[in-house]
Amino acid sequence: MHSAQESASRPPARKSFRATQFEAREGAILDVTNQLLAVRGYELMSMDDIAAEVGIAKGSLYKHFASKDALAVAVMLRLLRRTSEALDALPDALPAVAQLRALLEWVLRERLAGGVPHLPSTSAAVREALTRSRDYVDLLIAVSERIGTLIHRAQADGAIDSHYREEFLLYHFYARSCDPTLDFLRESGALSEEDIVEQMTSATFEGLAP
Amino acid sequence: MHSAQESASRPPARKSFRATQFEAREGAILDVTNQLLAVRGYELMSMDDIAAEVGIAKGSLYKHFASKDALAVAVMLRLLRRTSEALDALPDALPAVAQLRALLEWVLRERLAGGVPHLPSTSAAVREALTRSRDYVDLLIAVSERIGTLIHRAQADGAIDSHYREEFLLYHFYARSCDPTLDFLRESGALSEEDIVEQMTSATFEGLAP
DNA sequence: GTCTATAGTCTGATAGAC
DNA sequence: GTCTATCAGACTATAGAC
Repeated sequence: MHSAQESASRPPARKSFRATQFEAREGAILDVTNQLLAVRGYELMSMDDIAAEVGIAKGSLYKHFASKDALAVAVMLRLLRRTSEALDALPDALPAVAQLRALLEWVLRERLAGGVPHLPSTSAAVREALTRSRDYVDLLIAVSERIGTLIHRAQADGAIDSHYREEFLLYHFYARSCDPTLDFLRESGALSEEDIVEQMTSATFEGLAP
Repeated sequence: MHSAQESASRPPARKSFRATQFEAREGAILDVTNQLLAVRGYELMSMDDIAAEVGIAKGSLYKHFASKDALAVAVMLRLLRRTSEALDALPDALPAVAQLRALLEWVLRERLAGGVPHLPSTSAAVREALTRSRDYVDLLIAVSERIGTLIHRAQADGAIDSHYREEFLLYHFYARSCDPTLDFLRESGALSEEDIVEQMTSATFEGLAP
């Protein structure tokens, strides 16, 4: 389907007004879907809801995305692209473990700002659609390799205990970025957003023991 | 097949054969629902599937449970009851932190044996049904209080860092018991079940740092 | 608007507990 | 032999993808 990516920069008005509108609408659709996906989950999010929330006709939705699956994949792909960019932006000078910590903090802040967690929280349908998306799988592999490298370096540095298996650490790291503790704490209102991020990253890297 | 509740001992045949059959069937329904819930999630699990898998007519399903909601709640309630019993079975002599660790290990092993995670993984519908269930909410509060007490004691003992807020620790503990890392690792096959439990609990209590 | 999926209901037939 | 629970499955109603 049509590009979901960089609606960003606008060089000397190369695009028609129509095309700009089209892209802006696509961005709005992705934003709304992201929000609904985060709040209600895939199965309980209807295409009618999305159209209504964006303020467009349902038919227009299908001009942008061929199916509900494709729309969900586009949202998850956008998130993964942003994550990959955040990974690019990490200062190389930082020790590997500090880079991992910074990445986790970035992801948690994204979620606090209303983003979906990386994993299709629960939906078998979305998971399946993602694994069928070439773009998604390729980028996921690339990102995983880079995180794997950081993990490896952190272990070599002695900053992560080497009794942990690499497979475990990678999955653990993904799971931390999707941890529902964040949602519970946000809903309970007991901690500030800063405290949520601090306690969650601290528990991940230092554990609960003093 | 493991009996759900106590189909076990048969004192002087107090129950009619019919009643016994009825209870056995109810256990089978709960087992099947538990499994489908774990594998496909609430929205993608249909009542027809359940009936077919149990090997009974759909109408009979409704003799046992008034609705799909009620069935899901029954499964989650049974799990919570078992968890409460596991909590009862913890040796009082053990330090609080060791009891928490043992409970987490118990929950993870239950999941490895095919159980649903405690949180209605993703479904807003199930979560809502649970909060409407008096039995569930009451037991959840009771269990949470007991876990809260253990956490408090562990902090007093100096076994859990006291800079962590109690709200955080309780939610964190629940989230660990539902952690998707377990599913990833089981699917990948890279670690044995024992190793999965060990690495996950170790990461929770000692963290990643050596 | 069309079409499929599925929750939930109802019925007549039948097996098997009592 | 009676009676009742269960069966198969048709059926209704509704939601939601497209």
